[in-house]
Amino acid sequence: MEIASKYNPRAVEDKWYSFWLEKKIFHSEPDNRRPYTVVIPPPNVTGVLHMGHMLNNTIQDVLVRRARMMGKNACWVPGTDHASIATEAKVVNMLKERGIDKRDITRDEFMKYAWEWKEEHGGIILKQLRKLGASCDWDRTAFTMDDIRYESVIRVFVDLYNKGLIYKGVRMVNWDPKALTAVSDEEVIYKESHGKLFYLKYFVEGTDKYIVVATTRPETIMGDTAVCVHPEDERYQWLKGKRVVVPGVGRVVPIIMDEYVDREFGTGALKITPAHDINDYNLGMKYNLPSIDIFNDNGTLNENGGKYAGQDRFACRKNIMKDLEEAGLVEKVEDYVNKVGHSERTDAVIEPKLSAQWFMKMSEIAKKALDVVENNDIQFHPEKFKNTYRHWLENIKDWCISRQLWWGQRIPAYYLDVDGKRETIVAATREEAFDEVSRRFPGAVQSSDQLEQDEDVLDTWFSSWLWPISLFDGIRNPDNKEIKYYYPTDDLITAPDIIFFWVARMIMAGEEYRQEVPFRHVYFTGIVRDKLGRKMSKSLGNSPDPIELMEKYGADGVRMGMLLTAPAGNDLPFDESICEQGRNFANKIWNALRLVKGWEVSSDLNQSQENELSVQWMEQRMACVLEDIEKDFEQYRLSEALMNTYKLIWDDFCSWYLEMIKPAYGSPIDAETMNSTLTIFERLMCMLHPFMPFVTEEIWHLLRERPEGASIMVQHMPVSVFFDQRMLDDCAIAQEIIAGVRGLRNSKGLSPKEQLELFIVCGEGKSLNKRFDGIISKLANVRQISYVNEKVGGAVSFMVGTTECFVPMTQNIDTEAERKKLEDELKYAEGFLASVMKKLSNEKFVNGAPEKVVAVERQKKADAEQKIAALKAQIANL
RNA sequence: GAUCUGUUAGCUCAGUUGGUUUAGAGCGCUUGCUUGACAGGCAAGAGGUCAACAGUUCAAAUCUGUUACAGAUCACCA
Repeated sequence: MEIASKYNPRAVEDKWYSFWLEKKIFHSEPDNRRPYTVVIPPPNVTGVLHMGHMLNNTIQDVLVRRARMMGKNACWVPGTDHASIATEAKVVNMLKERGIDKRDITRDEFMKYAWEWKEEHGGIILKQLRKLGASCDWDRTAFTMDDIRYESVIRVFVDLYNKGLIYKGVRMVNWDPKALTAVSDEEVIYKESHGKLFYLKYFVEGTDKYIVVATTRPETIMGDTAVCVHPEDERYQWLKGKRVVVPGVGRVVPIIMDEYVDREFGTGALKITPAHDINDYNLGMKYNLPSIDIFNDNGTLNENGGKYAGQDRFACRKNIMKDLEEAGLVEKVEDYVNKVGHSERTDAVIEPKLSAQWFMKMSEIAKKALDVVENNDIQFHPEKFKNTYRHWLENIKDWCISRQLWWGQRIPAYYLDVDGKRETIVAATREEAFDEVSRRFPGAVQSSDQLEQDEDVLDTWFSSWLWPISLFDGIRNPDNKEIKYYYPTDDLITAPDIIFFWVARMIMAGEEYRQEVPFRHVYFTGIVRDKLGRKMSKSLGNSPDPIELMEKYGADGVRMGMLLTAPAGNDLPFDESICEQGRNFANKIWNALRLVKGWEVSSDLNQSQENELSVQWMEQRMACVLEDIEKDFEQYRLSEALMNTYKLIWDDFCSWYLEMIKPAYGSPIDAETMNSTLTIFERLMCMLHPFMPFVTEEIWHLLRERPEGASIMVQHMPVSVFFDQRMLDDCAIAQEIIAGVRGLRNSKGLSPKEQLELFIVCGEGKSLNKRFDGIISKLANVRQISYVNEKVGGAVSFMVGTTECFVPMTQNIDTEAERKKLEDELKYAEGFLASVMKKLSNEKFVNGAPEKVVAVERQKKADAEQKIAALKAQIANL
């Protein structure tokens, strides 16, 4: 059989992915097997694949494929998120390019454009995931705004409203002046910003005395309705009961005194703008101050801004300072660094704004969500994220769930005026709302059309928090077969930055609607960074294109590269070169296949003892490593599991096993060894398959004839069995002897082809297991192994443990170099003995430590002494 | 500012309830190999007073405390 010397992933990967799709191997239906369920963290519907997705989805695929091979009914549900703010912004931009202003079109028209946009640009990312090999059940692909999910959200809203957990109220919220919507506390990112601290003079009414107030936002003085100082601040006692003039504005406002003020900061005097700062708002409520809103929704000043009306808030800041400066109302300006809230989505500076919004009460539901994590019903990997989680839940505030957007689930609240009073009806549909109106206010409206629906939509996270339930239609049909079978899901794989947005809220929804956790384990991935440790981002241009990477290194190569360096919760410093290791590994396996398939098989040949032993040893090694790998998976240590698999295949299988059984050039191999080798190879491919699905499927098919439609994907994952540690230990000694001989060749410049002789000193009463001798001869290219009682002259030596080995040299031996080497070894051994003796001569140790430990130390001492004696004798011999 | 988590070889990380040769892996590095599967390879090497200091213990990378540095989360300081 002719097989190319290099593995070519491209053709292979497309071929097998189509095959898997065609055979519907990813599809899952409830049956009597145990389910294993994962729901994808839905990416933005119009997003494109980036390295974070690659990492996240590779991990999910590894877990899902493994579960499937372990005999579970694996179901990985894909889908996308409508991402209201981001998508709406994209649609608005698209319209703008076409010369259409959102304000000029109706809501229905806008939605039509938005759906078109979604159909055209949506779901690219899901296509890209197929390149990666993601074994999602594509038949189940969902969208947070499709009918089932939309209706689920609406029902939940109505239900929570009826339970009194959702309310509408006027509150100070975080306003995004670019997206023109309120956002939740979690969507505000505080960034350090270098600004100025302005010291402004507020003259006491009718006098030439003034008080200096420090502010970072002079443009808000138009909204000032008081100045506040600390009641015990001696500097300002004279101001008690006085009134001051807001500089440049002329408004006269009272001095109030409250302990809220920090006397150390600035001048110890604070201007109060109740409409534009949460703290000022609170003080305003406390002292019954008027609240003057000076901003339009887009961050420009409104008519209350006087001459600055219409200006942008930052332009106004400059202009107003210029004017105040000219009027002599500025005492000084200092550089100042503070944290300014930015919108997570648009990066606009957030404006605190008083407005009517919908909120969800969090305190009770938060407690339940905390409990299930605290008592480990849900386990976090790594566990440290429990702290973050706890802290957030213990300090949680009500969730602002309304958004002033169109793209999203429209809030099912309907308004009508009854006897001059505004009434609110919350119902799943307009018809239901009408029914309720007819019941409560007979004759108030004649038809459902007359009801006015709330203009706002719900926060995107108000739909994704239901994801593990709504995917199986568990909100609308809570007793359906699917939700009962697949829920709760098993593992959630996500990035830690959405622990509050998503993870915590899904746990809440699970408690509220299933009385059960939504998943058992949460695996937090790290952040993919570039070599310099920077976060990958579009604007920095430091993010490689995943599709190009996969074309260059193969999906398997990229998968392996990412997994190897990414233990749970650790950031991944990504460098393209780590994919090379994955690509090289695929190639290595490929060449092992070439070797094995290149052998001529003879059915007449009996299996040699060496081959039989080699097969047995390899089987023991696999059993031993399998045990480690199973432990790794139990603890979600995926990179360790992969590394263990990698070493098993590369070192144990390729470097040792295949060399042990490799027939001499031109000679055939016996059928039994060949058969065992193929079986071992197959099992190794099964073990590797979850990590590298494509190359393993390809090789699995090339190893043996397979029935039509067969796939490695549904083979049984090998499981650990009892193994013979003694055999592994014996072989390890043989391997050391082989390495010793190879080392000698290396240092003496001897060709591997030159046959040598090996003498092993088998001292008094020492029994050495000789079963690996044949293998030693073969791999070390040793003509003959002799066991002797005495040292051998005219030979160089090395030690394996306490055993001395000699290799006679025909050419002259460099005595000085030999002596140096032995003396170094001796020095080390003596140093070692000294450290052992230090312990053993300590009476407290001998008496205090457990017997077992003391016995080990005694053994160490005996071994070291023996070694020292042997080395001394060798040196003397030279 | 508060809380949490780290600090082990050039890089990325293991190191299980303190005790199995004075610490391990992968990559990288060095030195040999135009070896009949593979140079995307083979073989052999070098490389660490486990951040610092103090303490507990017969015994500390491992437990305690202090310090330094890094990261994460949170916070109303105008």
